[in-house]
Amino acid sequence: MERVAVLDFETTGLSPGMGDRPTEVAIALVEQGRIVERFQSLMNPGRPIPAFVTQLTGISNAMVAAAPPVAEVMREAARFVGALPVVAHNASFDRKFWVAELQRLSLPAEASFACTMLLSRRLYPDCASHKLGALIQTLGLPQTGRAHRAMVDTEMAAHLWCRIRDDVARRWRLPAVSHALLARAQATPKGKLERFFAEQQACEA
DNA sequence: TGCCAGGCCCTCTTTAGGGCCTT
Repeated sequence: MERVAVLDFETTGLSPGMGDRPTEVAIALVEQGRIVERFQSLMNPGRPIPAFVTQLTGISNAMVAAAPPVAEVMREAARFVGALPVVAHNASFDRKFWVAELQRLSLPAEASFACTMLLSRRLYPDCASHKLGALIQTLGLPQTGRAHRAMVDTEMAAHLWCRIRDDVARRWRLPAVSHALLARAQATPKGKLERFFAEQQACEA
């Protein structure tokens, strides 16, 4: 059974290109529909956290002051993920921080990212909101704690990922729904999803 | 000086604009 790494960053802002850095990362390794290993750490971003971000995440300058530097935590995070495919909610956001930080360390950042937000927009178009917390509530998945802390959001994204895999497997009667398949599905034009999985079903038959 | 993300997706679109989503 395939193992994937679900991850979430808390950061000082929205853009590494504008100098923003991570303040916390959480990673959950998911296999056979359950979390089998976890990694979580605060980190010192070396720049101030804006007050409104502290209000959003609960992560303060005082909390990260005693934390290890970003470089140290990201080396550990990269080791923990290894060559696994990655999953995140709005993965383009987490991916740009992942790539920016690993490039700073001259480490390879070639992981394939699947996005639970893009997949949810295709699979659950009737949901009023595709924010992580809203999807968890709408789909009746477990709420694991205070949103906008890395491990809580990671665990919610992990539950959502498992739900998406199950729903795709059931709806299109596919015996195996891989990360690679869903990474292709998330890039399929929204109106073409039925056809994409129907073709996949025909290949499996 | 003042401003500053960026990718996806929809529509009153495609020679564009604006909402969603992440911190």
